[in-house]
Amino acid sequence: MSFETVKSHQLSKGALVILNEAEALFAQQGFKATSISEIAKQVGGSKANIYHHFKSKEHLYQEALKLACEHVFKPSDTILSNNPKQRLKMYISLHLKNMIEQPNSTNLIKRELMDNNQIEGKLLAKDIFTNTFAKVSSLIVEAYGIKKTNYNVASIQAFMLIGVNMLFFYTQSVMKYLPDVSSFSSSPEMFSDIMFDFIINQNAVTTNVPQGGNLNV
Amino acid sequence: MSFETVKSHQLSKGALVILNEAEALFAQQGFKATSISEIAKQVGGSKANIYHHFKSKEHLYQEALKLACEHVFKPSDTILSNNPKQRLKMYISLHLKNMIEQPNSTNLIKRELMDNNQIEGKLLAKDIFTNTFAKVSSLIVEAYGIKKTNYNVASIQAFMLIGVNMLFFYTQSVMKYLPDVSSFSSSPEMFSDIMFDFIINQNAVTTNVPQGGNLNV
DNA sequence: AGACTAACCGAACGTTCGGTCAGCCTGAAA
DNA sequence: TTTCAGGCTGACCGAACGTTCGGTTAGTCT
Repeated sequence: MSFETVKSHQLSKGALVILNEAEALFAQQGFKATSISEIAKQVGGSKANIYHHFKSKEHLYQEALKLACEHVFKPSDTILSNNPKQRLKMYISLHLKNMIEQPNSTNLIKRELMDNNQIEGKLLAKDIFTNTFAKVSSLIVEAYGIKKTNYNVASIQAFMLIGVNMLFFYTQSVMKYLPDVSSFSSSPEMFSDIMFDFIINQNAVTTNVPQGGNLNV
Repeated sequence: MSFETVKSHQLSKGALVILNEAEALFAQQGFKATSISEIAKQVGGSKANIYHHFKSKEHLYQEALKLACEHVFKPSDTILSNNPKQRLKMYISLHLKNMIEQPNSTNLIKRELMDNNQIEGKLLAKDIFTNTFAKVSSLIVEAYGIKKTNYNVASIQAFMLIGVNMLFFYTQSVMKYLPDVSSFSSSPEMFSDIMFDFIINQNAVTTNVPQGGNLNV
């Protein structure tokens, strides 16, 4: 099952309000640290009403996670350009843009990806990560050739492209204290562009990357 | 105040045991999600005794954070080589090595850096991050020249070097599912070396990838 | 031997947790 | 006009939370 198959069966208006507030609070504080009372207060309703719409705290959390996945990953799948190189660049840009515009959703997924404890929506998050990785990898190969010897390079580049986007998002709050890099913290497009050239275009010049065998341990 | 000034005033043996278990649990679960009872059980002692050694949960957390900082960052400051390029490479390698060998400490600092909520030991974590960044930046400039036009590049490179190390650590658990990159998850030295060449030597025609023991301290 | 103390414990404190329950309100179907 | 399902609520529960208290050791100084 991929994240595209995730469907939230129709929800009432009240339930959606609860879900959105829950997503935000879970994202900011984590599962255990967020209480139902807190969510209820944020919504402006009662605890009991939350249990009217969702059968448990864990169920509410799972639904919030699904919502987050839709928020972050749906937009990236609507790319128009026919030029493969442009398509790759747009995908990466859009990926970062989505993260920034949906910070709560992104943070919630981050917790699933990086935390050790959490509940097992973890599989969903892993699924998302590997899907995104596969997509970027294939876009790179499509755009810059499919030479067998270069495939590993494409994978490394894919990892770095996605990783750098994540890194930007996750260190945004601290980046502004770093000289020469601080200016990026407020202009993700520029950051994305520079990193893209850094990672993708270097390959045109050098040929130094590991060939095949070294990588398989 | 920099992280080097952090001193844990002498602690009794019992207090140290508590502190280590607390560090592990706070790192794995976060502040709010970790209970004093849980720590006490892990230690094999009583809740009350924890309060004998530490005046509050928050105080215990602060002390655990200090300990984590010492674990992760002290070793990196003992680098011998006189060759600037080697010194840079060793610093980065050691940085990753420390993270991996002290996962609890690293995770605790990660939470301070990336989470939005937490208590205000946050300043300490920011301090650490900017310090490390400054050190790497200056090492790059020292090793690869101080051309004015190149300074921004050095900063970007520093950000990426540190960032990629963090990325490796934080995505280790999920990396093993990614084709062509999966082999890295069990060999951080190789990952570190390849990324280093990728980021630093990008404009040179470098020759090769790691042979073996580059990590020697 | 007696005074003092750090280390430790069980029990209890007030509060908040996730979750339940009986019932009120409202609007549309009958 | 009555019926009735669904959105919603306050009151409530046992359990777990952080913290405090009174009291017991074991050891050290005088």
